[in-house]
Amino acid sequence: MGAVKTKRMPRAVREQQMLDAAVRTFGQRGYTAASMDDIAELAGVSKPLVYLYLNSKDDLFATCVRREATALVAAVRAGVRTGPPADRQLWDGLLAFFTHTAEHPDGWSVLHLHARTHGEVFAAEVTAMRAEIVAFVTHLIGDAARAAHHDPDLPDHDVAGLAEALVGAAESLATWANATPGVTARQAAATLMNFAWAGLGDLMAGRAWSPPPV
Amino acid sequence: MGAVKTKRMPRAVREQQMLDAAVRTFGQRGYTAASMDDIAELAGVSKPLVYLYLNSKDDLFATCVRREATALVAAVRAGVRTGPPADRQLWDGLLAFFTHTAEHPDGWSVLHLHARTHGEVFAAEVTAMRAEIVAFVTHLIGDAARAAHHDPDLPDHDVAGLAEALVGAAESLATWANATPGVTARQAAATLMNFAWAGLGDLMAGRAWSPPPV
Amino acid sequence: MGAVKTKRMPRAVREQQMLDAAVRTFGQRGYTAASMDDIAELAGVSKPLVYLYLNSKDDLFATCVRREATALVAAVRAGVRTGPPADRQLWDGLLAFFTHTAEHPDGWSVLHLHARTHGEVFAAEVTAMRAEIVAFVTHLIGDAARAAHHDPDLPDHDVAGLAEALVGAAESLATWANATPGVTARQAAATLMNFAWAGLGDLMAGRAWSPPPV
Amino acid sequence: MGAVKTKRMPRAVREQQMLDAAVRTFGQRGYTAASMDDIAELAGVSKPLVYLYLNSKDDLFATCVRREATALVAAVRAGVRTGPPADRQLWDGLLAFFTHTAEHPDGWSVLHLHARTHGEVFAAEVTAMRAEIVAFVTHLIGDAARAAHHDPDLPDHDVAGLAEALVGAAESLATWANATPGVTARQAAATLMNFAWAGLGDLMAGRAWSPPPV
DNA sequence: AATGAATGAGAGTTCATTCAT
DNA sequence: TATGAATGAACTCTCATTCAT
Repeated sequence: MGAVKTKRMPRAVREQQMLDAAVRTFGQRGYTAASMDDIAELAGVSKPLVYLYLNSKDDLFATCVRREATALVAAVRAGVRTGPPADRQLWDGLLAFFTHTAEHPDGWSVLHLHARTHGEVFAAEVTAMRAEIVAFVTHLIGDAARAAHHDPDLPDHDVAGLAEALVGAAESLATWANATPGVTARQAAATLMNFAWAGLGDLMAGRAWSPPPV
Repeated sequence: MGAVKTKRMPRAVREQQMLDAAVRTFGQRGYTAASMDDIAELAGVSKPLVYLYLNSKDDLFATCVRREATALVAAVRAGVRTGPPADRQLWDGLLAFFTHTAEHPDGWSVLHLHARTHGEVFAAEVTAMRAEIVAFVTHLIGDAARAAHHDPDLPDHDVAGLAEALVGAAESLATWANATPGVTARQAAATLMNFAWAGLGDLMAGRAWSPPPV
Repeated sequence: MGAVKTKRMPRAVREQQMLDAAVRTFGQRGYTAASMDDIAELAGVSKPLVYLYLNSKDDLFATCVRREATALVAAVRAGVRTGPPADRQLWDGLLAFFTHTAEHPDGWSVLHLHARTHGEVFAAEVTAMRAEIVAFVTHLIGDAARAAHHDPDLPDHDVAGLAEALVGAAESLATWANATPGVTARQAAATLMNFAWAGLGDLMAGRAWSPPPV
Repeated sequence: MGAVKTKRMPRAVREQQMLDAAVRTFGQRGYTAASMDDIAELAGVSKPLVYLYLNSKDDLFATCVRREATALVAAVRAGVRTGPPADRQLWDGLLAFFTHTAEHPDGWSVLHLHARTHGEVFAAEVTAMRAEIVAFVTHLIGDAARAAHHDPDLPDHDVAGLAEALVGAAESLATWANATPGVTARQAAATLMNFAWAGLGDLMAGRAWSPPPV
């Protein structure tokens, strides 16, 4: 399973191999259960080399978290275009989000499951990333309210809570979708969009939100 | 920091002291970072006694998880009365949930953060508890739909997703509320209720859901 | 399996129960693998009581060894009558020996297997018992030689070796007989008597030693 | 006491050093009383290295037992040449046996004393080695009987007992010889040969067996 | 006479980390 | 650039032993 043992590779390449191995191992076993031996072996490299390049287990983990967080935020950013109405933007963002987490389950696991349970430092890293996304969503909600020509009496504090709820729901759904065979990113996004945009009340009344055509 | 060293207590009492200390330690540090020494010291007891009563670190953790899960489910159950309309039932459930998680932040941390990241066995334990809550919510949505005289065309699969999203949002909000000073259980419940029941669409249109008077 | 829990017994009786339990446990598990918990439970008594009566694990073991050694030597002594010719005396002694070891396998195990592997002190205890038996055998060989009107040119040192060999063979055969189903004490004694008295040379030549009628 | 701390040795060498230290420690203290710390220190190495190379205390002990058993059997095998008459073969085997046990007292102690008292697995290992020797002796007795043109009426069962007695006597004598200063391997072998081949009866009658000239 | 409650001390084992080459 | 050899420190767990009643 480990990478093919090719000797004398340029540093950048080796480093990526190690990070890949680390994300996979951390994602599947968690921070403490993942041993440096495991990671080095999966990377097809000796342990001292891992230390030479990545310094320490903590640093290695931090680098993984940073890499995965950056990639996730970038993916969401790339999925959204300003211009279309708010619900469309939200839909695009969610679709990008679920698509990325589905394609990088170990990275998602590292971010959502393990980074938060292992020490302030890593939790902070994740919180920072999360904040970016929450800000984006908050911004979206604000735009939507303005666009509705409705001067919202929603205090900022409430909006923060709403964004938090939305993001939280998305996170849970991502984990659930990854663990439930047969659930696609589109389905996850549609479910959440219905839930969040139309709301249970509307759904009960037969009014659902419809995803745009592919 | 440790409990006052009171000697010679009956077994049942000591056992609860140990469990309290364990939940606190596990909740704040996670399974692996929490050492049996830490727990014993916080319980004001020697390590061998912990082993004598609770068997092993795994067993101790399992007992904690079980205890907290049972307590949480019981709290939610106790908060809800059948009879009132679905939105009221949902509100009551959420309020009970957020109240309990706010009062037992370490227990919530154990359940939501640590039990899910440490081994299939514990994850299963939590999944079982979660399943009870999800079932309750699913049931609620079904009732609401029927009460609305609306034969819902929502397939079961979608309902599962909705319940998952709702519970996921609640879980995230609970963690967020615990970490954000000044957010009360009522506020968290109201935010989620608005988000989930009315939906962002309605909120944008100025139609919010109102919590019942205290 | 443990003794019936009868409360408030006279000390002497309780002590024997404990020693029985200890011999059984030590015999089957060895000194270190036998825990004081095991012994106390098998004796149907609380651990502090064992300490109250027998002092410590070492003392308990020593007492077991002493008791079993005394019993074994007594059994052999009781089996032999002076007067009959040497081969008959030897036969009687061996028969008594194998009979006793067969009836007290755990005691034999304690003496032969475990006491010798656990510290000088216990080994010494066993060596003392052994010395008695070896002396008896040495004496027997001397008598026999004199009775044969043959002034033996066997130096004392050789006689010691012969007695050692005989006793060693007997010990091995006892363990072997206990472990081999279907081998009786009489058979073991006959085998050894043939081997030791007639010798392989005579046996090859068709000259065997015959046990006396029952 | 410990070996001189020579750093950075190839694995194979270090491994032998560890095994030497282990045999010595196990032989003198027994399985449980020998701690991994003791062994590591005697080997001039840190404990983790012992684990890295030999896996666990059980594995280490098993390796010791296997090594010593193999060496002992090999020594006996190498001492015997087929061709000469049975008594000569037996003499050669015994001499080789006593020579080896005298030169490796700790190894002998591990095999005879400790391996048999510590768990089925190790006992089995020793039993297997013993079986080889017993088979060799049984074979020898059979050959001798045939060579004597004497169709022996010794049933197989009796032969097994005889071989057992002979081997048992040899084992006891080996331990005795190691513990008794001044007893050489030759003397031990001669004593046993006299005892076993001529028999006490013949010895009493002044007929002894004579060892071949050196 | 007897025991439930409690512990000091030490064992085996693992792991992140570093030399020396 | 890369690694085989090696370890300090910590952790889980067990056990003989005692105290207070």
